[in-house]
Amino acid sequence: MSTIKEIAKLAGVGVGTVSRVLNGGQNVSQETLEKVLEISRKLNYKPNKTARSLVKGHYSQPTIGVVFTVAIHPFFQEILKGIYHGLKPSHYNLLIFNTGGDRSDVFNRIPYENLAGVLIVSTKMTPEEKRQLKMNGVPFLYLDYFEQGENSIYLDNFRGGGLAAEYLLSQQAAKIAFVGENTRNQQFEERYAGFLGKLEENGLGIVCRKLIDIKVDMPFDVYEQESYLLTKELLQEKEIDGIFYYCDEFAYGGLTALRELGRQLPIIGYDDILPSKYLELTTVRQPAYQLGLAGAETIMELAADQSGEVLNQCIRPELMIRST
Amino acid sequence: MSTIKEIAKLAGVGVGTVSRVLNGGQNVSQETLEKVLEISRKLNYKPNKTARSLVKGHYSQPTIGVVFTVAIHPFFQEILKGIYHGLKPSHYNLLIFNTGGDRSDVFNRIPYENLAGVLIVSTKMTPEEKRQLKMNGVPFLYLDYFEQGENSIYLDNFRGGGLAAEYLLSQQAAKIAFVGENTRNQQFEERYAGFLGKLEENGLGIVCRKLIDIKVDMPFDVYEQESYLLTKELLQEKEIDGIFYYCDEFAYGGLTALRELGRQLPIIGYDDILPSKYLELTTVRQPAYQLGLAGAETIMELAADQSGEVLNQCIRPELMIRST
DNA sequence: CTGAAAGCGCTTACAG
DNA sequence: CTGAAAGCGCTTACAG
Repeated sequence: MSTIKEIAKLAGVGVGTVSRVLNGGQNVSQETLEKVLEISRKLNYKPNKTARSLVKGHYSQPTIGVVFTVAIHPFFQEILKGIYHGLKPSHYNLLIFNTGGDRSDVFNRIPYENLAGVLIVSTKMTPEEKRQLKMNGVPFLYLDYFEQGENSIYLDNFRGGGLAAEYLLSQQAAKIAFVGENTRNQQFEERYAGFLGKLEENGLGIVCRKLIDIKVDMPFDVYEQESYLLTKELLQEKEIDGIFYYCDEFAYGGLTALRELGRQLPIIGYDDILPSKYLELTTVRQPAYQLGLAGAETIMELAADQSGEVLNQCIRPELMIRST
Repeated sequence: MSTIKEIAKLAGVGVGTVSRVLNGGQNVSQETLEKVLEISRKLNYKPNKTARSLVKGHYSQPTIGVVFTVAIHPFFQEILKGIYHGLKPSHYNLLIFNTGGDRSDVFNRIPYENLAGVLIVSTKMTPEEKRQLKMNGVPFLYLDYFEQGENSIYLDNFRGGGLAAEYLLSQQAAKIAFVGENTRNQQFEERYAGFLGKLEENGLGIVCRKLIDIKVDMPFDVYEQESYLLTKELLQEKEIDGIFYYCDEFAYGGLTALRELGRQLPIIGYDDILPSKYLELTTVRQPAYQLGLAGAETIMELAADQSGEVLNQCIRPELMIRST
């Protein structure tokens, strides 16, 4: 990065003059103006906004960062809305990061973004990532993820899986299938364990299990389509009288398959994103908005006072019985 | 705002010592540590991150701000997703503002946030707001709003309204109603004019018009419910054979009313937000994602080179014929 | 029109 | 353990 000083030296003028040129060129001769402009262009000069705001006294508001791992899904949008509303009454700014494929790209710069705090959504940080934040005094809080010894607000996925099982059982289902994804994260493990556990309590198990390959940033529709195909496969292969879909969009595909096959059996999704209400899908509601809201409030506390006590909060999902 | 210097003076120590205390307290006697800490607490000292990053050389990435006026609606979320993806390949950060009720609150601080550029979504800026940005050299771009002489990417609402009319006409509707909102913004005026214009071309007009009171940050469901009630009213008052809803959520309420009344007539919404596909709602699709994407790319250009040429782009809506 | 200087608020060797 | 000083990159009176 070139500075005003280098330009000044090359142009043979003082830094004050360079500054004047760069700020509109008042009180500068045409000749020096052109010379300075040319050199700064040649050096590809970019003014340092940090230095500028220090002298101007134009400080930006303190900022809370939010890190998501995948492109914006309705579930995350709902969390974001909650965070947004939680932060709104305060003076905090909201900065959004999305790791997408390459997470180091994001995590490497976060410690240097001068954040007052950061919310990490649905993903585990590596020890190195945590160390970086701690070293720079940036408090963080997990959302939708639990880790021993760290601040977190998480959803009770075990319980959620249990609720799904209870619902299917209440509908007299006994030959139950599961349509999920092939990623092994905390949310999946817990939800699956809770579901299976409840079935086993009742002397049952999962008759058939289909997993969808998840790729980062795949559009919504693709999963729905995949699930549609798997559901058809499922129903052709086995005798099934109830299906638990790992998330609502999978259930949407299932709904289409069921309709096409003229089959009627209880199914349940997970999340309760916007379309589910309209499709009358029975599902396990994750209070995403509430999660975001609580997250915003908690990270503000952490930003204000790093007393060091670890904060944990568990939010329980809720069964939404509709007509599937 | 108190500074390290004041603390130093009050504590009777040098600024370097204060700095050491505030950064973990290495190499400081217990006594001075406590003294400094107490004073800084008393003054409610907050370190100036700008100064800190200047000396540390920890600069945050350049940032693009986005200003929305209302709490996050699916339409805006889709725009945001587009902006997000457009910015992703670059190094730009994304900062979100929502004016909510009090816009001056947001606009007053935006010029001082050291933004590389700002996207203003669906609202007109006052001359003073524009002046503030221009004075601080912050380029801006309207999204979903057109203003002569300013950079903007806008949606062709006139054309969209026309498409809605054409659809209803194609369904042989002749006694047409309109359910809208009682705000008078550019989007409304254009859309309405386009709709009415097309009807008049065919020797028709609007038989009945109902407007819903919009309040900032009202939840989604409320509008749906309002529209449900108005639709019932409408159908009881007049003979109607086609309805244009100003936006999809109004149409959802209409759909419910129609179903309850056992009526079958062509209706069309506007936006094509996520649930519309599932409800099989015919609607005018606003390419929100595309708008956001183009917005991100354009604001980056503006941030890189303020040549001064005004950029304008018009995005056309698209008729999505489904089963209503 | 121009340069030297002071200063924004902080950190960090350095000498004591 | 501590203070004085230099410096981060810029802006802005001030004197010429």
